[in-house]
Amino acid sequence: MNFRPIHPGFFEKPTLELAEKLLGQYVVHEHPEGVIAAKIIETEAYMGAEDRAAHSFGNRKTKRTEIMFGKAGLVYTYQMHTHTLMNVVSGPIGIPQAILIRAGEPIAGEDLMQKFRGNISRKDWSNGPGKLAKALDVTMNYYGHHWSEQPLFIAEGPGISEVEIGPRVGIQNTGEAVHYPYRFSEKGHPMVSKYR
DNA sequence: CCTTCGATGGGCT
DNA sequence: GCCCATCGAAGGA
Repeated sequence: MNFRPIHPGFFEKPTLELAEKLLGQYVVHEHPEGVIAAKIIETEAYMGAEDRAAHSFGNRKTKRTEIMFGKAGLVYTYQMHTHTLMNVVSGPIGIPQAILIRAGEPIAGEDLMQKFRGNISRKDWSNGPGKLAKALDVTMNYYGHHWSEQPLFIAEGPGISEVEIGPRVGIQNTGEAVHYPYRFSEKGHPMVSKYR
């Protein structure tokens, strides 16, 4: 399959709209060993200064979060325990919002995805943010890269049938933010992550 | 199917 | 020294 990076203007949308429109697009990694691609089926929006669950809550700017203040479409990777998580920076420059890519469906390079994920069943290759990054072999080296440029980019995909919207998962000690409807997924897809 | 729990390392105060 | 935007194994039903 032949994938082309989406145009940079795609990322210049209100963050909640972009989070929804990323569903059904492809994440593509032109890896030295071959092309790996997954269809995005789950995202979460982090709304910056007013969102207690966001790393940039209160406009906190550190070496880790500074990329969130940059232009839409930049890659924000960060480490959670032993895992890498992939985000799309969103919103105008100076507004530190981002979208976490939480799950994907294998589309291309499945031999490599299996190699990077080890000896587990296909349905568990990329049904979580850390798993997806590992299946694509995306590392912290891509911090600050842009999602419209090779070798790691978003490509236009087929879209999804129906969207489901609900509260984000895995966050805690964030008060009301726990209930915000900032999680978007393809309704009924078997590889949407199942965390509480 | 479900829930619980330990490993784990970087970021931040 | 504490806090996680996680994962996978283990154990129960």
